Amino acid sequence: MRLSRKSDYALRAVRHLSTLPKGKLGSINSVSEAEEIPREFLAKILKDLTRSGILVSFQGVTGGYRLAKLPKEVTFLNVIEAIDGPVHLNLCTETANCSCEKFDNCQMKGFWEIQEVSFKKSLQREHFGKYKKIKK
Amino acid sequence: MRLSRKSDYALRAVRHLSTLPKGKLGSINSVSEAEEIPREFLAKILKDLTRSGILVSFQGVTGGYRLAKLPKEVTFLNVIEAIDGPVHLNLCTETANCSCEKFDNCQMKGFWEIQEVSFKKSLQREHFGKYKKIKK
DNA sequence: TTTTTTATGGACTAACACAATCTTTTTTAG
DNA sequence: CTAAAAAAGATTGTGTTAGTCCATAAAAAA
Repeated sequence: MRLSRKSDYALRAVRHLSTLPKGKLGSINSVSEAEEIPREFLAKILKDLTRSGILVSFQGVTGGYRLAKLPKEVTFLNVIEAIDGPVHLNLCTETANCSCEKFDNCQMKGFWEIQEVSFKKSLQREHFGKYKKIKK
Repeated sequence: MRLSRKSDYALRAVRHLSTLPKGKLGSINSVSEAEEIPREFLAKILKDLTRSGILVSFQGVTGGYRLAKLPKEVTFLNVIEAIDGPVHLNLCTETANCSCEKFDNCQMKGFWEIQEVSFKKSLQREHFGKYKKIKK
């Protein structure tokens, strides 16, 4: 029932990038040190975020990463689902052939569906526009 | 980010017991068959629920389990925390020494705390008084 | 052109949690 | 005494998590 460490790192990395001055890139090394995230693990995370279109990467000596959109256009849900896949609070909201389907009237599935929608809405409302930019 | 199967089984087992006629006990075998939960696994779950005071057990030939309280007094949160321990949506709401503490002003911790309180409230509101009793 | 600094890609692994299973013991009604 | 039930605990299989390692590619700088 807990967010993966990988997604938590991803959120922290994106927040970090969102506070950099416009146009400035963050490298794996700089983000890793600033946010205390294991370097190689972070490399994987940033690659995933790039593949899913949340970040843009630049190779070479002056390379690094920046957000692909405005900070306020990137949400927690975007980042979490890019890393861990679709958010589901229970197996029964995730698979067609769950135990709920076998019984005529599983009265618990509805509860989980409502919670899930509500939680995902909160994650979708939370974006990276609110973090203060680093000056210079 | 998903409820454990063990907790899901526990909720289903408690719901099953909550629908039995007053005074009637449910055995591991009967609940296991009715809810399609692996017998030995269920045995462990019902034992845990008994230890935490949600169920009452009776040994011997006519033994079995029943709720320790009225169905409406047992909540989803009670059952889930009895099985999986305290509900936390993120490591940083769970441990004192999380990454959030190291930085002056971790602006993400607050978000997770609010979500967690809200989710736990929903789990606490959901109880077993709403399921129809089996006649006879 | 060579070196240096960066990302990319993929294989690999250690540890842990999850989902059971197996076996033995205890209880108690008939 | 026997049968049917719970209690208790050891063990196991499997998958996920949380990384690590290493080789390759790109691109700017020297």
